[in-house]
Amino acid sequence: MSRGATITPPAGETARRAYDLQGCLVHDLRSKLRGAGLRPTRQRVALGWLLFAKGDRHVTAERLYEEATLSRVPVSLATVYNTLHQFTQAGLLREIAVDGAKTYFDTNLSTHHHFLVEETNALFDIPGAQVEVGRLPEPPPGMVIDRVDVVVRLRKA
Amino acid sequence: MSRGATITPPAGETARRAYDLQGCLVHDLRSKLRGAGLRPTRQRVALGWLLFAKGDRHVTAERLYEEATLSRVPVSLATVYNTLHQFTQAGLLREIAVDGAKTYFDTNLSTHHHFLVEETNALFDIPGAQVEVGRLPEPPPGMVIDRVDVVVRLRKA
DNA sequence: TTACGTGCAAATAATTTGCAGTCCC
DNA sequence: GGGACTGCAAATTATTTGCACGTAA
Repeated sequence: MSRGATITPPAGETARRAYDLQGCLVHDLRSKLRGAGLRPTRQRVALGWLLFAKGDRHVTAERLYEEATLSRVPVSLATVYNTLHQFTQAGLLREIAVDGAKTYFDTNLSTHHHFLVEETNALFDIPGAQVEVGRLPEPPPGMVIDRVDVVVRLRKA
Repeated sequence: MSRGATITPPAGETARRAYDLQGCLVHDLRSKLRGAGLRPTRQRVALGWLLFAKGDRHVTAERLYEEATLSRVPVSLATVYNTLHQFTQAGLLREIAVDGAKTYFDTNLSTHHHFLVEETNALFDIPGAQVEVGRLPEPPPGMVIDRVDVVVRLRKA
């Protein structure tokens, strides 16, 4: 069982193109995993699929676990956590710095920043390069700047 | 007992000035608390003292609890958490947005940003106005920008 | 006096870990 | 076949809550 996440060849012209695309993406994913020293197991490919097939996303472990369950991909919550961290280490995901209890993972790897709605803890990308950090501080001796995170906190007008 | 945190008049000219200053700060603190609808109880004043007497600080609840214990101010961890949140609501503290499990509270209320050392999770202020956010994005309709947090992540060179 | 605070211990919430069994190469 | 991966449940860590008692106004 649990082959629900496997791609089945669909009929029709449009669907055919979608299938090729999917096959390509899945292939890419498998390659990436392999390149990062991660075996492309059923669970990892399925979770990767859920993460990367829908464009840029911000997920929590809990949320991804729900989605996997809904998609008939039986994974354990622990595996979701492990996989998210492994993907992050492999450079497929970015962990986002917002406070609040939960950890968010972002599939958008390009340099960009975030809006945070304070009441709901909803998180979304700030489109394009609409934020620019003008001056950067001198890092302390012996340290280098790894990354700059900007969080724009929003509340109702 | 537990009067360890109480201010005892010291001898000497310099010390005398320090005492006046302290008395003043404590008085300010009590007023602030009252203004915010918080009774200036022994615990709140003691914790406020630990927080505000040493200049700008970044503390976690756990750390402040330790300090209080070392200073012979017997408070429970739960009270430390409550107090930190009450102070934050009262505008005496700022909660800082970094990821990682722990929540940091900052006694520096002025607009400023932070360095985060990734391995140790150490946090410190970026001095002065060394960071400038050039362009800010348009907030979505019905929302206003509450605050912008910038975290500059550091790692060893 | 009396409502607001506090301490304690137990409850939650998010995440991690240990280990026995499973699957990919 | 063998080591990497997974699932489960139990362990950790950070924080919150319920409730009896204490204390400032």
